[in-house]
Amino acid sequence: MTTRDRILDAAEALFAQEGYAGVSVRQIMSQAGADVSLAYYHFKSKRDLFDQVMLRRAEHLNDIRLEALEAVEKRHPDDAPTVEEIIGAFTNPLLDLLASDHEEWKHYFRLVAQINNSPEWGGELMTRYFDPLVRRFIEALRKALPGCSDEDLYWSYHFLSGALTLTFAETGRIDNLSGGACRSSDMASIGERMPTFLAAGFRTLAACK
Amino acid sequence: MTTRDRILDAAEALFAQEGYAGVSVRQIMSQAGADVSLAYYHFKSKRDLFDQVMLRRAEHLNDIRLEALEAVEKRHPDDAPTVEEIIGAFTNPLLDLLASDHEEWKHYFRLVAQINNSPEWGGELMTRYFDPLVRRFIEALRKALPGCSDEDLYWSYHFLSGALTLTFAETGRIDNLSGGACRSSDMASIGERMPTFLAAGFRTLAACK
DNA sequence: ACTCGATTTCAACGATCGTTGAATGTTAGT
DNA sequence: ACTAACATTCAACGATCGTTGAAATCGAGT
Repeated sequence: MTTRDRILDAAEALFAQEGYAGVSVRQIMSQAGADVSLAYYHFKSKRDLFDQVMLRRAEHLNDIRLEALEAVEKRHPDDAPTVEEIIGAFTNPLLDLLASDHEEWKHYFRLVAQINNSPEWGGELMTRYFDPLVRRFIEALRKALPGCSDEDLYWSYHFLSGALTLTFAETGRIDNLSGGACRSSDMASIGERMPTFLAAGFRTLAACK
Repeated sequence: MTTRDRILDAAEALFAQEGYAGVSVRQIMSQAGADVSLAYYHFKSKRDLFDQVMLRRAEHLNDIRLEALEAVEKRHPDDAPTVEEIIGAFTNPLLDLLASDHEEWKHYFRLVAQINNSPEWGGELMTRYFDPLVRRFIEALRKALPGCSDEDLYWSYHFLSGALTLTFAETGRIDNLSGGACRSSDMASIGERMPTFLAAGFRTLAACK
């Protein structure tokens, strides 16, 4: 693995754990096993390093989510897919990435959760990295929910986004709250419940005139 | 207003914007208009200052949410309140606090959103400050959803928590995504949609055996 | 063997970090 | 007027921050 990738991995893991400002370039380079100044040979600045961390996986994630959506649509040549199927195409790729226990993607999802909820970066960064794909999904949902208003669609997606990012952040909160009955890392439980829960919200809001 | 409160206000606003590590004690004291060392006269450390910021409003928030829940239950002396009513008792107090345009509560909700999604603090701090009240709400929801399993209840609340904190973080993301059709600060739109959306999720998951 | 560009090491810069101790000012009770 | 507790100011500590320039090392092509 190239040095640049080792730096990106270390930065990803540390940013995910402590946030952008909570991590120093020296910590990152120490974990990457390289000299401090190499960070500035491979990247323009700490902020540029952060941007590259975000960008690296965003493209792949957008690709496989789009594939999943197109596969679902191909199974419905005449009618529209169900809301559950569309939401499943949005969430299942995340479950698949975590099921093949790649620790790296876990770090990335934790990072995205913090970005999404940050007033400083949430608005701009999520828009930059994910909005083209999100708009594609919203168009698919619009077809599955004829007559649903724009406002209801966007707000429903917003609720979905909050539930999704918190769930994949795996903060351990549900473990504490439930006294161990539920586990943050239990992807099977999430996959069974999240699309069902969210699709019901979409449908009920769309039907509510 | 006492100096201690001015420090807490400044810390709250800055922590909410840039996160704990992104703000220095000097910045806080500069915004509070007081000397740096006064932070260490009124608080033990930066971390203690942060804890006091969190604690200050948590108690009041828990109080008014409990009041709202008890008021709803009092209106149903025989049967159980509906899921929508219970969730409304959880979310409406936030809307009320923001409607009386107290900028301070906006900062606080932004801060809570970041904490909730932080793997470092989300698990422990949310548990410490909010779980007694949350458990009270979950018991109310259990009565309104007879036969619902513990797992479904906890996961449903977890999805609610993610949607709620992101929505009240007002990051401006939905403004960008919707091209201005929806506004983060539009509390009326949120109040109309959030309890409906989330209650539908709870019900559908509970009915799904 | 020599060269040239890509990569890595080493040492350091000024700035800012969280925190502290000692001195000073303020206020209320005697 | 004296005191004692509270509140604030000033100056500074060692540590760490993001960043940089120059020198050393490496590897492929001639």
